[in-house]
Amino acid sequence: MGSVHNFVSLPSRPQSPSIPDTCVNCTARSLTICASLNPQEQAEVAAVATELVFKPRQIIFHEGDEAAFVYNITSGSVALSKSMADGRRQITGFLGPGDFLGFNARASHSVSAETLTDVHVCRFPRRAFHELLARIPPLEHRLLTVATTELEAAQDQILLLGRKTAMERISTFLLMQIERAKARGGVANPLILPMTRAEVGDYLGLTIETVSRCFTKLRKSNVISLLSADRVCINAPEALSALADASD
Amino acid sequence: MGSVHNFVSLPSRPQSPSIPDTCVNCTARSLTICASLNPQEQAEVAAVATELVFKPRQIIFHEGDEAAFVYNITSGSVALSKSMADGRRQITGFLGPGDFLGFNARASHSVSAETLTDVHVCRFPRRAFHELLARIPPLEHRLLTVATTELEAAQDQILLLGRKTAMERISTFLLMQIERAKARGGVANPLILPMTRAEVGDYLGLTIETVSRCFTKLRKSNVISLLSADRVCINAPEALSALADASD
DNA sequence: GCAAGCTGTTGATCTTGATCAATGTCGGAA
DNA sequence: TTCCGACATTGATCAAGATCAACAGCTTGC
Repeated sequence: MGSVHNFVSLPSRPQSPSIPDTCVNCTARSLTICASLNPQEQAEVAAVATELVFKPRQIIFHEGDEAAFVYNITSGSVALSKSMADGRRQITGFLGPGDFLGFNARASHSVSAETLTDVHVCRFPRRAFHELLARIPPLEHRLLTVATTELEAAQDQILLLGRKTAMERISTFLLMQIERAKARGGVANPLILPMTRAEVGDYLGLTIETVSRCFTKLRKSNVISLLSADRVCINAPEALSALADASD
Repeated sequence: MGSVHNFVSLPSRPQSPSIPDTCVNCTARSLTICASLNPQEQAEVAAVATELVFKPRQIIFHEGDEAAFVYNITSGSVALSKSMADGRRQITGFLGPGDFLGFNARASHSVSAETLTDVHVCRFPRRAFHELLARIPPLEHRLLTVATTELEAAQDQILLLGRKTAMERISTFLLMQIERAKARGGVANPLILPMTRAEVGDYLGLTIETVSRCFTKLRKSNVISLLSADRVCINAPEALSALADASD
């Protein structure tokens, strides 16, 4: 993956190792934990990182697996899920570039992580990562902000699953995907959905059929158009907001 | 609330202020963030804290309010909730002694907090608390662990709301309450529920009637007995586990 | 080209839990 | 004590969404 050093380290400053090419070229750099670190700290983090590539529909780790690594997504989409003994599945979140993955309080993963697309990640050994956290306060600070933000998103999802109707869930979901695309600087219209109907259903606590029927209803009322199953034109975002319930 | 100093500070060590009586006598001390701090740090934290007392059914803060303070519960129970415009409500969690409250990434509260019982809290101005976080790494570390643990609990709740049946939800809930009572060193049998059926319903995404019917069914099958509406004897915890689905 | 296999859509029917409606129970106040 | 009001329970009915079933539209491989 290219040379590790792209300039000569000064022997008198061994505490300033260089930042690898893969980091310098990292397209997600401004989104990841690296954004909150100075060059010295970035180098320390990079020193324990391994870059990995996954194909679509690959398992990064399983629920219950020993949490030996933590990951940072640099490109692509990942679904987190929990399953029950009889096969019922709940997707707890869709992640993308910059998102953190596999950081647990316990020693085992509480969810499974599966790729939806081609995915690039930075992988850190858990032990080494925790040492970095202890040594680099801005890293811990950033992670606390990330965890708190995710907790707020989880509370929104809990409201959605506990109290919203199927149409409200689908509308909320589409709005969420639009916001996400915008936040990443991507195209929000047409919206590209990297997940299948089954995955949308498993995320929203609905069946494939109900998801499909809601899409059809939105299409027939001209709120959206479907260029294909995974390419959605948003014709009336304000109608979506109303359907999602503009309560909070 | 009593004298602030219970011994004479040494003028030569102004960096070691004393710990107030209210902290020394705090019954939740081993459960709170204080447990991870040394005396010097505890004193720093105590210096910006205010002790507050609430009666049952009082609002500590509302969803959307400016997040001017963060709180740590020292005794009693609190419900966190989100509401929709038409009044539908979802309780996102029940908190107790040692739990943290109102710590947000954003400037406004993402949930409302209402007391279920008499409640004592330590309140910290948000600004001062963030300064403490920056100055005391173990505090930030502890908070990261707390946030990560809560995130895992939220994922369990998301699975429950998205995929479990009413009976599975109630069984899971009872098991959860048993674990919580045990973790706090309290009595797990009979289990004391500080919340009403309506609140259980709003937590589990069910109606009052469905909650009541499930309790009745569990009682008629001798899995539980009801000493009163809020005092539950657990006769067959293993049956509860089976009903909750022993998947994960 | 054509069959096989996905994924998605649509329709018919069924079931779980919501809704509507009494009724029961308990605790506090007069 | 009795009354009142809040909370809980129980029953009857309803409807949203699940389930079961068929089929359409594509891609893929032969």
